[in-house]
Amino acid sequence: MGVTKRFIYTEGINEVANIAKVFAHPARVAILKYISEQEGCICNDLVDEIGLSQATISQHLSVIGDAGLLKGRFEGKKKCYCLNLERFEEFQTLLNSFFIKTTANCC
Amino acid sequence: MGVTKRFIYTEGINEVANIAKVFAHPARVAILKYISEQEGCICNDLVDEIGLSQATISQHLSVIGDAGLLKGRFEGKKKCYCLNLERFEEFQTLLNSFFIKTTANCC
DNA sequence: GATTATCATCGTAATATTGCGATATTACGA
DNA sequence: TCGTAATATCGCAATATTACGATGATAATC
Repeated sequence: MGVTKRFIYTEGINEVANIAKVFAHPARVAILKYISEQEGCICNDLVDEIGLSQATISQHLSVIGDAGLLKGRFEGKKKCYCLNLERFEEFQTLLNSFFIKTTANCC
Repeated sequence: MGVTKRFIYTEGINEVANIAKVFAHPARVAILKYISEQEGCICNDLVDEIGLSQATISQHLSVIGDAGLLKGRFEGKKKCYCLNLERFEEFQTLLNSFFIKTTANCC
């Protein structure tokens, strides 16, 4: 075993889980935080900022990117990463619509 | 390797990651959704509702519980689980305070 | 063209997670 | 007290994730 049985859940549920997974690792949270705090574009200051290897940072960036949370483009040999705010807000909306309208019914 | 290096991040960043991890599996999202939609208390209808074994559901419940997102108490031999709304809202606040005040600066 | 800087990808070792059957544990009712 | 229902925990197999060094690819610089 060890495989998540995605097929037994609705699409909405899987989507929440998938986006949450992006934030489920502190390196990715740190990357997003750092990127969003910067003026202008940021490249691999991330490797210095966070204490991980370039390969590892790049790997995390691709996870974040695959979820649609990044906009990036090359500026010469450097790459510029920015937060995709629309997608980020979409995630917040999704989470909110899943839970915030509910109230605890007991206990 | 393979160990997340939590010690290199701030407490706040680790906290975001830890709570996000709860939502990072569809079974846990489904459990929370189901619990919050129910009138009154819910026990292990979850095993029938979601298609996982009792052992697996119980395991996921303890992950959710460890994060503080559940209130539970026994009613005879059945256990009643409810969403801990305060803790849930705390998570939302945390996420929001991390990101929503930021704007994309480029791209 | 060679060198260097920047970033992505591959391969791999270490560790974590998922899922389940088997086995406790606890509370109830007969 | 015995049997049963509900839940938790243990132990394991399968898979996923994390981290990094090595290697590639690309673009600026010499």
